[in-house]
Amino acid sequence: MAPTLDLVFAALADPTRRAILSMLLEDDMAVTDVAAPFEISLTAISKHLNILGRAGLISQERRGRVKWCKLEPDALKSASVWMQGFGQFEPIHLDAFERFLKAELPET
Amino acid sequence: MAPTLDLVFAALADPTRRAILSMLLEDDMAVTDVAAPFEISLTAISKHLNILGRAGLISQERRGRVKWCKLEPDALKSASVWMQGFGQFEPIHLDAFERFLKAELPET
DNA sequence: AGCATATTCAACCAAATGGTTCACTGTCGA
DNA sequence: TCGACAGTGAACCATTTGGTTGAATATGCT
Repeated sequence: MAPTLDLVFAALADPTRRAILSMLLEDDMAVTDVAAPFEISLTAISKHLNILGRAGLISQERRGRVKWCKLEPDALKSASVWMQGFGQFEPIHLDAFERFLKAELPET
Repeated sequence: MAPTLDLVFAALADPTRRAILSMLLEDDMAVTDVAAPFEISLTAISKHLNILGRAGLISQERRGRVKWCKLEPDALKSASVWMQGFGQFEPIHLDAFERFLKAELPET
C-alpha cells in the first residue's frame, strides 16, 4: 500500500528536483526555462520532471510546443502527514523556510 | 548543500524502512526483533538500519551482543521544515496519522 | 516551404539499490 | 571450553538512477 509515498520521498531525495520544486513555487515554467539554471542537459531535466510528475508533485500541460510545469503541493500532504507523528513539529513560519530555500537553490 | 536532506528523503523512500521507523515509534528494539516481522534476510535489515542510521533517523547502541535501535525523530525536522512551505499544512491530528501507520505496517 | 525552437526517444554508461548466501566475529550461558 | 545466538562483512546479482549524446517529432515563425 501507499506506493505514492515511495514515489514522493524518492522524488524529494534529489537536490536537483528539490531545486526545481522551489523554482516552481514562484510560478509555472516551461521545461526549457526550468532547465536554464542547471548545468546538466535538457534531457536530464526532462527525466527529473517525469519523476516529479509520476510522484504527483507537479503536473505538466502541453500548450502549443511548450509544456508548462505546475507545482502540485497537495501531493506533499501525504508525506507531510506521514511525518507528523514522529515528533510534534509545530508549523514553521516563513523565515525558517526561506533560509532552507536559499540553501537549496542552485548556484545561489 | 544539505546532503542530510538527500539522505533523509532517500531513507524514507523505502516502505520497509518506513515500517521499521513506525515500529521504533513504539519502543527501542534489537536488530533481530526489528527483522522478525519481515520476510527478507537479517542482512538486508542490517543494511536498511545502516541507511536509517546514516540519515540520522535512528541511532544504534551496542550493549553486550545486542545492538539497540532507537528512533531519532529530530532528523525528520529538517525534512518537515523543507516541506512546510509547499502549501500551508496545518498539523494533523493523530487520527489521520494512525490510519497511515496501519497502511504502512507489514502484514497488518 | 523551410528553418528554428521545444521536448522527447533511444541507446548507452557508471554507480547505487535491494536483495541473496555463506563465512566470520563477538558475546552470553551451561 | 563449547555451542548457540546477535550481528556484520564479502561477494555476487538484477534493477534503477542520473547522466550523456545524437536523432526524432512536433509546433511556430516568416
